[in-house]
Amino acid sequence: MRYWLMKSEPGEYGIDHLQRDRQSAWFGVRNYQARNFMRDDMKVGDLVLFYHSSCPEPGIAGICKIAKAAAPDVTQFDKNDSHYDPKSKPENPLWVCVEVKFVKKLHLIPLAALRDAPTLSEMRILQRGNRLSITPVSDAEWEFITTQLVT
DNA sequence: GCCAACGTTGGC
DNA sequence: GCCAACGTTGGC
Repeated sequence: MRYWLMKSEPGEYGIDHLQRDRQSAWFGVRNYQARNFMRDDMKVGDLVLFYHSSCPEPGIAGICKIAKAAAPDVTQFDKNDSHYDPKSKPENPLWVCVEVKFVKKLHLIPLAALRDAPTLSEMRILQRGNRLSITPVSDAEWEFITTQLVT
């Protein structure tokens, strides 16, 4: 079992939406590295830190788990969807998405709190210029965050 | 709104 | 294959 961090803008789809829906497809990833993590490495049951980005209070807002393995992302074929990709053909889909299931909401762990923890200094999300929306989280990072930073 | 950093595109 | 130009991300 592996651990992950997935970013979403709460104005678009935040932890409250997932709590309401219980389970949701992770639509809209259009980055090859992030896609490959979903397609090649994510397994049902993997646990995920749900991160809020591009918002007044960026940080870890909750925990979810992978509920369904990667499958073609239907939004890539929908001309009316903002994630439409004319390069992708139904017979050879370019983009996939997993489904995630709500586990719990956390008191927000602010980005600043992550930065303050020496244990997390190597964490991908904290590296300069990192923009990847899906990143692996090490066992040690997960352990520290879920035992030391939750309140 | 600014801007640093990164990914993608496309001409050569 | 190189690399400049462009678009996007995301914290501040």
